[in-house]
Amino acid sequence: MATEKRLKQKEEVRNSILSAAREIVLNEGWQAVSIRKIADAIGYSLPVVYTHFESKDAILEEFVKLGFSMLNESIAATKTKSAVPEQQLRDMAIAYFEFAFAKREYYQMMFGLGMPSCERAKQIAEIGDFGALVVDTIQNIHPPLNDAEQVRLKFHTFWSILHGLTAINMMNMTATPSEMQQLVLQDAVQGFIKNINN
Amino acid sequence: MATEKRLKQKEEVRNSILSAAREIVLNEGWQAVSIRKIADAIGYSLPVVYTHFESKDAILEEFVKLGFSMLNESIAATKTKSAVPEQQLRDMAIAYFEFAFAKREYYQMMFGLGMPSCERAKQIAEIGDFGALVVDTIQNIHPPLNDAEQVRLKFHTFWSILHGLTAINMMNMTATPSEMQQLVLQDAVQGFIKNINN
DNA sequence: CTACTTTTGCTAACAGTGTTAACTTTTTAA
DNA sequence: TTAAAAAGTTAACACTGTTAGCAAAAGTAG
Repeated sequence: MATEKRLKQKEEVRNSILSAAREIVLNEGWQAVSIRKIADAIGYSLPVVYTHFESKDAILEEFVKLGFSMLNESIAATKTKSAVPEQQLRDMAIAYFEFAFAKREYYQMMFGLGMPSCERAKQIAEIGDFGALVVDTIQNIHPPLNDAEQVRLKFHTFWSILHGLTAINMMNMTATPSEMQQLVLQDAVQGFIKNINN
Repeated sequence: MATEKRLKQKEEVRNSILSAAREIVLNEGWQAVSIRKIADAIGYSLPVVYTHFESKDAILEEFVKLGFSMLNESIAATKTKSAVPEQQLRDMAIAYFEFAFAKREYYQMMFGLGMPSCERAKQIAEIGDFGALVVDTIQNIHPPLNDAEQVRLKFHTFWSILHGLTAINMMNMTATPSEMQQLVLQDAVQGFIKNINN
């Protein structure tokens, strides 16, 4: 059976498309990604790309998933560093922040780009995984919150604080010096934790 | 002197460009704005648009300014409804939230689009005005914060919380029902206010 | 080994995009 | 009336995502 080999080869081309796209994303930003550039980089003609991905958006969506995977990995690793939920939240917040700026281009694809296409957001499993990680931590806080709905509200708040700080920072919209940004983060997270039980 | 009349006419064309662009933004979203559509709508040929605006981005930037103007107006009006700074902050937060969803397309141009082009952010006066409004309120809280730097940190935090909640909501990334979103906002702002003095 | 079918990849085109160069018409001023 | 300046035009350049139609290669069956 040669179908096996063909499938493997197909997977290889698919991967080379993604890695060519990644190269462009990292060097020129996600806005510079174009199907023609990718086709050039992988040594194939234009329509070949379309036999592996339905559209350009489908390629970019792959990076959203990949970004959340990396974020989740980092968050999960951070979580094990302490057994105290409050400390876990603080550590996870820092990890989130550091990921956003270390993988800036990924983060922008995960959120900046995300604004227009938001219907599929809930269908990306990796985003749900991120939620599960944080929700689990919040649930372990003592005294425990009343119901699951309240936990979800707190998760929503927590994520919003993190993303808000990240986005406002990335846009350089406030004149806050970079050495103070960690302080702002800790300040906001501390306020969140303090207020978590009412 | 007919130069007066010509200047007035030029201003009219400029305004008609902006209002044509606004029409497209409101009906089809900001991503659908194109110079050709604008030229068509105003009854002129393509390059005429370029005699009034340097680029497409310059046109979109006009909406960022306009968006912040509207936001500032609403925030400033809200501010007068109470004399207590803490209550002012709560009201301003709600006004911010309501603006974001009432003028969704504007908000997305102010932030979603903003991510890529961020160098000019500090050069837009309207953004500074927004900061001044909030900073002033934070400064009036008793007991007053130690130094101006700390006030800026708190402003940064406050804005981040607001934008974070807005963005996460707009993307429908959490499954929080809409009637709960106001609760999340109040919860987060309450946490911020509680934590403001340490 | 030939003949047929399927897959694979190509060129070329369509319908857009932002932007600009070059030319024509109109208006203004001397 | 004529020369200079302004306004507006068409046409093109260099891109973009996407797809239709065709040629070549590879696999399969007789």
